[in-house]
Amino acid sequence: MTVPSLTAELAASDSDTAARTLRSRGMRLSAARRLVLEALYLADGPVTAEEIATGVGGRVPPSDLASVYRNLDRLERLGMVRHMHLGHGPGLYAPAGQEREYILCEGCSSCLAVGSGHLEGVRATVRAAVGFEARFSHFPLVGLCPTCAAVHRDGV
Amino acid sequence: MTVPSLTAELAASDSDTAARTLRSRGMRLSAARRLVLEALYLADGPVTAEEIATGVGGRVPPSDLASVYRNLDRLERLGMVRHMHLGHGPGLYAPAGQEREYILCEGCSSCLAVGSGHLEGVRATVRAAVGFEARFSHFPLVGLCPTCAAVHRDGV
DNA sequence: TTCGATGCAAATAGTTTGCATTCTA
DNA sequence: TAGAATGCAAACTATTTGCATCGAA
Repeated sequence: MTVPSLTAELAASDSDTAARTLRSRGMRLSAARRLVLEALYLADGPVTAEEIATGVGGRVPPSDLASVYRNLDRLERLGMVRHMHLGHGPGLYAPAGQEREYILCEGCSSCLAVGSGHLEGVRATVRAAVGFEARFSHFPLVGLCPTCAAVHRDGV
Repeated sequence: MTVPSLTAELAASDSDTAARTLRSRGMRLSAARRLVLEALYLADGPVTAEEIATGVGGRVPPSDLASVYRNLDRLERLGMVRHMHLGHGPGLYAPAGQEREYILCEGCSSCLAVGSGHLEGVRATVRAAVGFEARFSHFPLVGLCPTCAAVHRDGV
């Protein structure tokens, strides 16, 4: 994933695209909205709404949590953002585009992110077994990682 | 799944077993505890804590929601109950034993329950692909059902 | 007659909503 | 300057916890 390293660069390049996309739906590119987008792009992985509101490591000014949720929702409807749930806890948000699928360990909560395609075989097997088109980008594929599976087999 | 059809029968037969199991861990079989167990066995599928507290269709006297949560937790630690999360919304509880795995449609929220074993092929494929031991009894296998997948393919 | 369990109330986490004010286009 | 978006507060859902009282063994 090619992520701009400077906030200024990002603001200059992607803001225009974002503004255009938003405008085409009768929405505005406000300061708070831009902040959400920047936080998402600057983060090195999926982040919570809380983290975005706090400013993701102090790199951007903090904003109101309710507005962050509202903006994430609007941006997701526009296809610019997507969210996922990895186990319990708050939802996680990421910019759309860099699609990944997640495999979560119920034992140690470790989470493996793989490019879409890595699980094509699994998808095919699921399709054959129950006719469903499996997707692990919103809710993860849950199970036990090799280590936890071994511990489980040997009886804790 | 063979489920007793009469509350009295259930109370007479399983109560003793339950009482013994509980006692062996220094716990008591109180009225509220028995009510939780009865609600779980009488329900025709996984139920929420709220439904148990309400009395699952008025068949048993209602009890305190906090106590229901506490009891579900204790009973789960003893291996008599297990819970699962199907998408958003409250957790669902079921008696342990009748193990099932769940496949949830993200499109229409329909949920398919299959006996453990139906997804052995999927488990094998996952094992080969990422080394994880997949389990769909706590968190479901999420995707699109045949109908929703078709709609999705044809562009809404 | 002891502790474990209960019921009630209050706290908690995560998220949503109402509303007067602010700011973008 | 119309109306979209904001910030603050309050509501909401799901769940947990504190505590005085109650009851099973």
